[in-house]
Amino acid sequence: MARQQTKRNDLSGGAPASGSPEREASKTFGEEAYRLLRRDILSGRLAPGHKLQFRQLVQRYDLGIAPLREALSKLASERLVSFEGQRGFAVAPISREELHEVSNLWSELTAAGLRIAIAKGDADWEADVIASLHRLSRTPLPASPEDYEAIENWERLHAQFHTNLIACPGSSWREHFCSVLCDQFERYRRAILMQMATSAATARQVDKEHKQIAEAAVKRESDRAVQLLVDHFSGNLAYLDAQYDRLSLQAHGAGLQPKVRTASKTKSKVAETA
Amino acid sequence: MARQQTKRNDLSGGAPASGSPEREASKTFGEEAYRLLRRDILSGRLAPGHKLQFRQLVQRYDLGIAPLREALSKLASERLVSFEGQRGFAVAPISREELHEVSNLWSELTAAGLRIAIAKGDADWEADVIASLHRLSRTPLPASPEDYEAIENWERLHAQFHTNLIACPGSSWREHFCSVLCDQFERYRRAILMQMATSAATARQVDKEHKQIAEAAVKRESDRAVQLLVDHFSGNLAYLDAQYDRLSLQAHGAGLQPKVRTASKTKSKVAETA
DNA sequence: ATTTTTCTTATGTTCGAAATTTTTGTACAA
DNA sequence: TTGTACAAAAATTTCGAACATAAGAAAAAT
Repeated sequence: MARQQTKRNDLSGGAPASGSPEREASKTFGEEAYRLLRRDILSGRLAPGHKLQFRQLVQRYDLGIAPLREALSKLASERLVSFEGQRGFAVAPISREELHEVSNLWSELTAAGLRIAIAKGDADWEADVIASLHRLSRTPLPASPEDYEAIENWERLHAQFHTNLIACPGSSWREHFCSVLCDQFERYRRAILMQMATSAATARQVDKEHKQIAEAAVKRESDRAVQLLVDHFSGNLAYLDAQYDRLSLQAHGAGLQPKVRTASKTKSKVAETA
Repeated sequence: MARQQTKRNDLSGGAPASGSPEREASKTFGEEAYRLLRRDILSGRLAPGHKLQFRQLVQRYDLGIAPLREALSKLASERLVSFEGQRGFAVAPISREELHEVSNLWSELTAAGLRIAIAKGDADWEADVIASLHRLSRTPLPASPEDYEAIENWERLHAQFHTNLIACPGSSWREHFCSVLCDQFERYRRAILMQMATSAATARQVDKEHKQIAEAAVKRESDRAVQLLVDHFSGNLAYLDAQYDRLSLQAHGAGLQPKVRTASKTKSKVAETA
């Protein structure tokens, strides 16, 4: 059954790391469920299209229906899971079209945000950009696509860098939307890179591009920084798009059993007269 | 207490209006709760900052905690309500800064979307733009700020017009974000107009501006259409900003009175400390 | 043989209560 | 008067069961 409510501790899942302010523990099971489900969707442990049934989720995560439902509802609002009333949740499907749309819109929003941040950012903004760039550069993307933990650490730093780039007062909505799109893009990136040889994954020199963007930004060279940023996005997109076909849409082994091998032979015509 | 689960009908709240495909009834209580809460927040029936406690919500809407919680969770993702773990929900506060941010970002996203739609839109897009403009123009903004139903009808058509303007394949994320911002802006607009004399509310000739935008759009005059659109947004913003101070942040009278007139006065003892 | 109907099973939804946390109120001490 | 400790009250969160719907299978009918 579900984890008893009695012990509300040990939810963090990792060492609190005394010095760093990161990794706050979840306050509620709902937040914990959100964290775990999001992690498993972004990593591909839960494959696109996979039906998310409460019975299985309760077993998998040792949580009750209520917190799981809350987490799924939140993930649905970020379009990481799809939802249809009375018919439940599923991991959101992926498509080449959406990959393009997400990348392009994220690029558009980030580019405009960067221009604003360069115009209005203060010394703290500069410091945050440089600091997060440094942390990111010191954390190479792990070669093994199986090393989930290391990848997730890199992704966290990567997202933080992009956030800091555009962070400035009065941009909370833009930051919010960019954060959602960043998550979306992460799922595509990881799904595609997972299918590739380890060396190929580091072929593009994203580190160098990040560095150039950050330097142009703190030097207040708006046009150059934005141009580098847009090129960064389009380069990423072209690279992933070229590899998109390799995606095997089968469910990963670690995940739940793929029950979808039934050939749907029925087209129910409902003559419903309320 | 809460409405019994037995009868799953009569949720629509309005006549299905045989000819029109609008107004689908809610399939679940969760959707119903979302519809009602959203309506009451956008209209100001629930004032910004108001604490949303389950006990009161259950009484007010005659729904159980589970569907209410689901609705609040969704509204929180759209930032119409704020949420803090273990401390509950509240109607999101408003601020002049956010009004500007919402308006400007909505303008930015819509402008770029309009340019794309003009470049890629087909005859159906044109037809939808013209049709929704027509419907909107035939529905004048009601003079009385108390006529919630008429206002909500106008708002629906207004949102549909803005949606159709940028609707094109491959824009679902943009449409989604614009829809969220449109809701946000609606709340500000209604909160401010509510404080004004009836005549002043129609001072700006938004109808005319909508018409000009739509005409330029279907004539494929990108630059002109986008310029008109941006001016439309900045005009609206300036107008509302000038009136922002009139906002009385006190809770509206309609506040938390139980609108359900069921005679069950078993415990009418409601601690009205607000 | 195909469609429709009916029944059974599986799954999502919602309720009422229990468990946990936060807030409030009060007594006591510095 | 201010601050702290602690008990009581209120609110949120979560569970387990009951309810309602959807999906699937079997039976009946055209």
